[in-house]
Amino acid sequence: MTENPDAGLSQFIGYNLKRALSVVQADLAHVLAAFGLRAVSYSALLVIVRTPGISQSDLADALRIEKSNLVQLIDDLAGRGLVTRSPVPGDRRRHALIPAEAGIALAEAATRAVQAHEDKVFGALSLVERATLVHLLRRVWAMPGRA
Amino acid sequence: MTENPDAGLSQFIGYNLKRALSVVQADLAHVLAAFGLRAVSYSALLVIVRTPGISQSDLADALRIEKSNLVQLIDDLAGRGLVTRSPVPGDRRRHALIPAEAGIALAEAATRAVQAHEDKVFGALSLVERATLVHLLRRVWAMPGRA
DNA sequence: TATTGTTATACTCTATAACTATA
DNA sequence: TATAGTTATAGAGTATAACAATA
Repeated sequence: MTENPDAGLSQFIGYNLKRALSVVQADLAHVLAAFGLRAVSYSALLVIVRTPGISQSDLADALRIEKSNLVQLIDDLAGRGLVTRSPVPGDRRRHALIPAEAGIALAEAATRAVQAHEDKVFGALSLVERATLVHLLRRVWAMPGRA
Repeated sequence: MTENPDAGLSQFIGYNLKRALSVVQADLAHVLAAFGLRAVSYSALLVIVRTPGISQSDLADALRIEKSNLVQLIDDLAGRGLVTRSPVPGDRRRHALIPAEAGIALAEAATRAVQAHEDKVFGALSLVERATLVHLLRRVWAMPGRA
């Protein structure tokens, strides 16, 4: 009997991808919870901080989520004073998402924690190996023939 | 304005992991649907074929899912004549999961399709690069300090 | 007609608790 | 007391459809 009886599942690249992501996501969730954030709300906050004035629709596209699922998320960030919905001159349908000072500060602190998290979970890999990993992964998701 | 406005999210290894897995899972789901299988039921069937007589508890451990969530899955495989639950002499609590001929045949056909799927979705990478990717990923999930 | 934000809803996946029969 | 299989249920996370206001 082997120590890890996966019956050959680990021969598949996708299996290894899934197991690695599972480890990473579990640790990331733990790290971000200390900031009152989930992975998706951290991503949303970071995009808003780095793209001030973005609309909810454009943010949903950037995050590859449905715009309907952004509403409560933004409600939460706005309710905590991290971002504001402000009117867009010339288009009264849109709300420009503006980061508040507290949102910028939280995004910066959380980003430092996320970087420490990545240093930890990818600590078995050298910096060169991490760059190689990113390069290989990006070529998979950015492969020609995909939107 | 850049073409992919991710606001720097792609600097994170985890982001690239998630996007790559998302692409892989979407294609895998489509491929396996032709066999009436989901990713988890394919994995279960493959483990049963390669580990005849395994119990549901041990299978759940191997797949890293809850045993309660295996019941309906095995009901489905058994109902389709792919596997059978057979009594274990000496322990009447356990059911040995035995692959039927049809299950072995389906697992073999599905495995060929999954290999073709991996050749397709990882087609941007050479064989050496795919081996490198697997090696890097395995070191992440098998990193010392994790169960 | 199309789009933005919103609400409500449904669906999938997963986790937990409790039960039975056995050990 | 503990374990295997089972049932029921609850909670995430995500997807879809429809609506009002606006373009």
